[in-house]
Amino acid sequence: MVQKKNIRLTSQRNTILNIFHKCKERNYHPTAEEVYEEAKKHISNISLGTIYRNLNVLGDSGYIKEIRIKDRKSFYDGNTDSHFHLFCSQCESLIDIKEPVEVLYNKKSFKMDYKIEGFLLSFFGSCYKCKEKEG
Amino acid sequence: MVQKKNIRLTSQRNTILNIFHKCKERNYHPTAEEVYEEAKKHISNISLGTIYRNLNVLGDSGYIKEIRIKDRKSFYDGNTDSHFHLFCSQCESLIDIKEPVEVLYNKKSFKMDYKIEGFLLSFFGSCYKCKEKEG
DNA sequence: AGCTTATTAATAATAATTACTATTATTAAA
DNA sequence: TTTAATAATAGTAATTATTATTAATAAGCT
Repeated sequence: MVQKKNIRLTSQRNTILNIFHKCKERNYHPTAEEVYEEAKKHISNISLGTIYRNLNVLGDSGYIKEIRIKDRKSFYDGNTDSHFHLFCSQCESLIDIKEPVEVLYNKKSFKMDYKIEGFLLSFFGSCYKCKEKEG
Repeated sequence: MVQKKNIRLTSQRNTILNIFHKCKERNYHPTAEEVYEEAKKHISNISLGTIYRNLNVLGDSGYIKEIRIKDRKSFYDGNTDSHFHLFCSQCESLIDIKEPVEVLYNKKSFKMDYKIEGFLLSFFGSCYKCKEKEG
């Protein structure tokens, strides 16, 4: 029998969760490095490896979402509700899009504060081959 | 005056374009490494750096699109028309989604061959702050 | 053909992320 | 409340995808 690893509530993990709680309020999407810098204010000798490990753990548990857009580094989002993002090509920040998906249909209503140049929609799940296999 | 750099048609560049032509027909989204392996069949001593440089050049020119989903490596897509992708969490491949965007509204019509577990919609452009600045 | 310069192969460097390891801390059980 | 088991951590080394460097080569004018 596969024993499920139980997840312990450590001060490091708690600190990271609190950071995401604040970021969620502000619709901010920090990078791993930014989470690290913020966490150091509370636990001065916290390790960057701890940040990464927990970002993955929290991601797997559904607490946060990883968003990979450009360049090499990921953003992380404490808001796991379905919503959209705009990656600004000038300041290279990631902001939330509040408008509903109808904007994709009606271009007029999509003429908003932002300037949209393109988009990328990706689904996650299983392809037909793998869905077949698992039955 | 800024002199626009003219893009030369080299055998390397031609080879890469041909690879993407084939991949586009098959709706396949190669990684840089895969483009490299395929290109080596035609130019045995082609350099991986050449692949990366040209993936960027071709991306900037609008010939291909970079798709960054999971892990660290990017997929590249020779089909630059607006369309969607499914990243299979089991075989870790990227496949095209043919269904139109209505699927986002009507969950019933979205019960297809795939098993969808989540999605990520990202726009590219300028945020309100940067749009203000540029006037 | 000759000139200019973009492009290349080869390789080194960079940067984000992961792996490793000895030590510490948390949880569950006695 | 000790104890035992093991998950998590700090510190550090290793990995991996991608980019930068550079001397040599080759496109594409004129």
